[in-house]
Amino acid sequence: MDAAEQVFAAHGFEGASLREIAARAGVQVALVNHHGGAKEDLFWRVVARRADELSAARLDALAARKARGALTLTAVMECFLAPYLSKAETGGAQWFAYARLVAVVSADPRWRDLCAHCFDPTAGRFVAEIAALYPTCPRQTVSAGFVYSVSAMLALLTSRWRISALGDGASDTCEHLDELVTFCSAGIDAIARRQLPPFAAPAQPL
Amino acid sequence: MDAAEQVFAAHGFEGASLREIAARAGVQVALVNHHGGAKEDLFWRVVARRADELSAARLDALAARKARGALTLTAVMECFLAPYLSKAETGGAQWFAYARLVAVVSADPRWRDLCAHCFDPTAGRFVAEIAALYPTCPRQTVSAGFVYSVSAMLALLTSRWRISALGDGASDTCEHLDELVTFCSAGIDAIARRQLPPFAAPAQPL
DNA sequence: TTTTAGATTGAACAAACGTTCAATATAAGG
DNA sequence: CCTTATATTGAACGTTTGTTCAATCTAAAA
Repeated sequence: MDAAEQVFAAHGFEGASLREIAARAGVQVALVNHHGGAKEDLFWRVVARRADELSAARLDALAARKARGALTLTAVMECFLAPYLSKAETGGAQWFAYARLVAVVSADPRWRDLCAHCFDPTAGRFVAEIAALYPTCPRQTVSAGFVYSVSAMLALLTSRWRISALGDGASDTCEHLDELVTFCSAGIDAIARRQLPPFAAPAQPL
Repeated sequence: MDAAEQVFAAHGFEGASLREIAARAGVQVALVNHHGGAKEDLFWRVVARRADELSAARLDALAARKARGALTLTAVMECFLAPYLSKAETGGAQWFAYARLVAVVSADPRWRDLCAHCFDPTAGRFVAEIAALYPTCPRQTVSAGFVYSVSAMLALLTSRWRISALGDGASDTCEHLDELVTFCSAGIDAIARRQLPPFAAPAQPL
């Protein structure tokens, strides 16, 4: 499983071969099929394996924040983004690979069902939480802002080299967390307030 | 070339087969190799083919806006985002496929060099333009905000189904342009102003 | 100790892959 | 018309792919 996680994350589904997975695990090819079933089943299993833990971390963070008082948009976004980024950074090589794998899954429409099964319930929960902060804003707009935010989050794992290339130095994931939260919160807030009649714009803080 | 564009965009590099490309083009497999060279060369060629036109459209839009007066962040972002989204929406099936292909290329670190060759020069130009609007802001921060924005833009082509799934209805790309520009501009502005001493925060409009 | 279920192996399978090559069709240049 | 370069074909090449199967090893249950 760990080996499959690494290889799938590095090469994607089509690019990964059962033989490379087997070699990394130090076993025979047939054993991979015996434990993981068909290649597609194995992929599902690998993705689903840590999905619950990730979702739980996100929902726990949300519950903890909620217990500490009224939520703000920034707080909601941090509850969603922080577990992913911190596990990717400090959770060891396996969680780092899994984080990359999540990016692979999210980008390919082929894994629509897998996404819907593993991640959308929690995502929907967060969207609802944000929508509650902007009662007059269409749900579709909140949803769009959230998808933009998720995409930006994934970019931090797939395109950090590009930030360095366009900027002027290397970068550390953890240092980017606050930055990303700020970026996403400001973006969502802006599109949620957009075109609302001025008198209807809520004056709540971010 | 058109056939390769479609197939690469739909299945990615590894998932695409020369035989499917040949079948879609209505020719023999060997002909694909004869005209496109090795598979990787063909991929490069297909991606590079429209890169110049896309870059030109972006830079033209930027120059036109510049001629009309001082730039704002919103204007710069719109010059970068609008050509991509409008070509994807109204440029026919081939441009739509190419837009998806750009998303494939941008996500996979395997195409780092291809990205650096085809897209980074123009991207760097826009980053510089934004950095000029925030003189006190570290280049690295602007670069990060820009990469987040590009990622959100690509999400509009790869994950629009997800916006619908988390929201409450279908969505049209063109209607999302203003929304995306607002999202990205507000996000970049927020992280650029972040942690600046209050007296140093420039009061320019978005 | 014997039995039994599962883990693991090695070898094989057919299919699909990218690539190559000699042969043929096509169309422009002399 | 003939020549020549290119476009295109059909078939084959050697790999690698995912998958299967009977055989062997391992360890717990009876």
